[in-house]
Amino acid sequence: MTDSTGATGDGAGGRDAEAVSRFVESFAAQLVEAGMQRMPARVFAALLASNQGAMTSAELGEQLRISPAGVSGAVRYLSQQHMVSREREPGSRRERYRVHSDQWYEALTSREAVLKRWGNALREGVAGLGERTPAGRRLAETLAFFEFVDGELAAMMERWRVHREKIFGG
Amino acid sequence: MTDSTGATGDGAGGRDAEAVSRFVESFAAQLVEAGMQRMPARVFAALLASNQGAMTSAELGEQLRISPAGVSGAVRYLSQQHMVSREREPGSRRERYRVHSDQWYEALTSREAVLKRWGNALREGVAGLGERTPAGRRLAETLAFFEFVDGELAAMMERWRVHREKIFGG
DNA sequence: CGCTTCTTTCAGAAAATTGTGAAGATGAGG
DNA sequence: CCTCATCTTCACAATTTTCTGAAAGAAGCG
Repeated sequence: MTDSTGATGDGAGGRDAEAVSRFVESFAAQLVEAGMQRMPARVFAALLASNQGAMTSAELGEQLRISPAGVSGAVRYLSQQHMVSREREPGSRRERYRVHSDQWYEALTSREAVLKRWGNALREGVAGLGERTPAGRRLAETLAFFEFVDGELAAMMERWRVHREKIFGG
Repeated sequence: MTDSTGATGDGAGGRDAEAVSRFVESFAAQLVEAGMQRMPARVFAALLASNQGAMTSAELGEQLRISPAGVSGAVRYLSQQHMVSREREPGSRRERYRVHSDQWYEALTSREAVLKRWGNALREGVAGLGERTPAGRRLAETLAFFEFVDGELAAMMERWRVHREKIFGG
């Protein structure tokens, strides 16, 4: 089935498997340090470093030495976070997991959901403690900061798209 | 010793302890979900919700029901992340931990160290996989994105300072 | 100097998280 | 309608993380 010499061109394929693995593990380690779970981090890094930006479950399992269950869990997490998308190649039940550059930048920056929940907690705090109290004012200012950031991020992403086009050409 | 009726005016003090605790726990929960450790998150939220934006170790321990050791560990982490600063009130060995709004916004956004490490991992990846390969190009684009964001964040914080002054008055 | 008060460090118990094998589900193709 | 390939769910074992009590370390104050 899977041609170990790399006819697929995905994953480590025929390439310098050593270099791929070095990158995957070191980048994943950074993601872990930033709070991401280990397995999703490794899967994500592997996809980033894959030739086509997409790999099947089997390829991921083989390259990272993890069980199908592990791949499944990692991928579920990643797609909930909108960091990867899944595609079915027609005619097979094999699923491919793909990282769209654009998509994952968005996911990273548009912590929209996060900002919203933080905002809610802060709003309730202001209400509960009283707008007039020192603590209430502090929370209100923090809330204002998050709302500000939320607005700015959208604009920043727009600038990024322009910037990116200039460099890489859409 | 510590006047349990709240003469200090810090922490929950004479205020609606119920409301304070509700905010602390719910905001801390959000921070935890975003990847922060539980105890630092609770300590930080408690400081945010305190009257003076500062509390002593004993006050934190009492309000959050955690041991001095727990406070110590949490505070060490928070000050490493530049989210709180420590002050000695002269004449006592009591230490006060304070959250400066400005300071912690900076800490939150200037993920400088993080971005730098991610950048390094990506740069090595590009070198290892080859700039000409599809994977190399993908990593290079990701790297460019981080460098872009890094630059933007500084500008954003500057705009925030202006915006904030307008609303809250320096 | 030594007493007292507060903080930090450390080893270990308790709890949470992680990754696996095995069994179950899902759907293409005969 | 059955089979085969694939993915997912679940219960559990192993690891890791978290928090504590106890003891050691600092620093004011007499």
